Amino acid sequence: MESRCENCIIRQFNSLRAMSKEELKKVSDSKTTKTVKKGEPLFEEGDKLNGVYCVRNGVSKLSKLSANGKDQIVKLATKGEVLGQRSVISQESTNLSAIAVDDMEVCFIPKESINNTLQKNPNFTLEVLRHMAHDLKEADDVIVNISQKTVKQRMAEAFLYLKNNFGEDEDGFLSLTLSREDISNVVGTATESAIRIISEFKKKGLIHTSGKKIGIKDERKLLEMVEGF
Amino acid sequence: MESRCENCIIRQFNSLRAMSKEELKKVSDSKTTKTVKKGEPLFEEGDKLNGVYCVRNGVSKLSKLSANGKDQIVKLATKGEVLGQRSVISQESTNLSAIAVDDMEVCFIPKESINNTLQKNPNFTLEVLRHMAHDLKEADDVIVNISQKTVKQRMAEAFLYLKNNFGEDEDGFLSLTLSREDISNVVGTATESAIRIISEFKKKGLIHTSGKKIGIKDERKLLEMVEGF
DNA sequence: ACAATTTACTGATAATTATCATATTTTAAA
DNA sequence: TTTAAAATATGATAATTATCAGTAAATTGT
Repeated sequence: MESRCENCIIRQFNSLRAMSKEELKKVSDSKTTKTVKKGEPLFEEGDKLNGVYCVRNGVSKLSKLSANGKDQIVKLATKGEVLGQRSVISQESTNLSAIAVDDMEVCFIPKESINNTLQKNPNFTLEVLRHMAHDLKEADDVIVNISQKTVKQRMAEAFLYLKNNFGEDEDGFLSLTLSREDISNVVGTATESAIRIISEFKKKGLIHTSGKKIGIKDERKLLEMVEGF
Repeated sequence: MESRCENCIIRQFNSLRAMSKEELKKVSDSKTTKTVKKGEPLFEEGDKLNGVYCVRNGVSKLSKLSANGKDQIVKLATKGEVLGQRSVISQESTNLSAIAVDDMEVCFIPKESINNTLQKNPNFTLEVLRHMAHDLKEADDVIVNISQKTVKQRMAEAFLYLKNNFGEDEDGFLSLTLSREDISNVVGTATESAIRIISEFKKKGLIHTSGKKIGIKDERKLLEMVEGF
C-alpha cells in the first residue's frame, strides 16, 4: 500500500490533485493513516475538526440527527472523497456525523496543511470551490426529490443510486450493503415503511434480496417509477 | 443611488468585499444595472449564465421545477447576495431559476471579471468558498427539516424564518409578503395544505392575517411547535 | 367601475405514510 | 451451541397529507 500522497492514486479523484509537489510533500509528512471499523465514527455532529479525512477505502455515511431522534443520511462518501472540508474552511464545528458503513482506511490531514494551501494556491482553492459547488447542486436536487417525490419513488431512486455509485457484486447484488434502517435514513422515511416497500418491490420483480443484500432486477421499471409512471 | 462598486455598501455583505481596489474597478466598469419587475425571471433553470447577479434591492426566489410540475423554492435571496455564482464557477448551466418576488434592482457582473479574480486573488476565492460552505450547511439543514418534520412544523419554521430574515413592518406583518403558493413551495407541500394550516394557526392565535399579509402573534408557541411540543 | 382572471379558501374524500404491536429471522455473545 | 439481543418482517390502525370540486375574495386591465 503506497503511503506517500505524492504517489497516491486516490488523489486524482479529489481537490488534492491541484496541489503542487511541495505542498503534497508537506501534506504527506503531516498526515496520519487510520483504520475505522464498521459502525465507528470518524467524527460526530458538533465536533471541532482539526483536519480533513481523505477516504482511501470503505464507505462513510454523513448524517444529521433530527429533533425526533432519527438520523438523516445526507451523503454516502467513498474512496477519494474528502470529509470535513466544510467545517475546516468555515472554521465552525461540523453539522454532520461521519460513521463508517464499511471497515475504512482514511488519511487524516491536519487543517494547517489545508489552510496554508488554501491561502497560497488559488488553483487548489478553486478546485475545492468547484467540488463544493457540485455538492451544493446535488444538495438542491436532494431537497427537491425529498419534497416532491413519494417514498416509493425515492426508494427506487436510492437503489439506482447505489448501483451507479457503488456497483454490483458477481451475484448481481449491490456492492454496498446497507441496513434497512440506513436505507430508510437515506430515503427519509420510517424503517417499517422502507421494509414494506422492499417487500413490495420484491413481489413486483423489481429487485431480489438475500438476507440484507439487495439486487436490482428490473432497472427500467425502477427508472420509470422514479420519473413518475 | 451610488453606481460604482467601489463605493457600494451592498458589497460588504458578500464575497466581493475581498476584491482589491483595481479588481473592483474592473468589475464596476463591466457591470450593468438592471431592474427586474415582480414575477419576472433573472434567469431560468438550464440557462447558461454569462455572469452573476448582485442583488441591490428586492427579493428573488431560487427554485427548481420537479417532475410533477411543482416548484420547490430552495432559497430566498435578498440585498447583498450574489446569484449564479455556482453556475459560473462550475461552468455548467444553472440548476435553479431565479424569479423576482419583489421589484428588484440588480447588478449583472460578467463572468470574465469573476473568473479572472478567482484565478488571481486567493482571498476572494476563499471568501466565495466560505460563503458556499455556509450555503451547503444550510442546504443540509433544509434536507433534514423536510424529511423529518411535519408540514405543520415546517410552516411554523417558515414564518419564523421570514420574520428573522426579512423583518416586520410597522403593523406587525412580515415584511416579505409571499403568495400562498410560494409559501407552499418553500415548505414543500400542496398549496391547499399550506392554506389550511394558515387557517388553523390563525384560529389558534399563532398568527394573524390581512389579505395575503401574515403577522406573527405568538412566536413562542411557533417555536415550540418547530421543536416538536 | 366592471368584467375577467387569478388567488385564497373550505369541504369531502382518497392516498400516502407513520406508528404500534407482534412475529420471525439473523447476528452476536457467553 | 444455546441464549440473548438486534434486525427484519408483517398486520392493523391512526395520522398526515394530497387531490378534487367548488365557492368566495382579491387583483388586474380596460
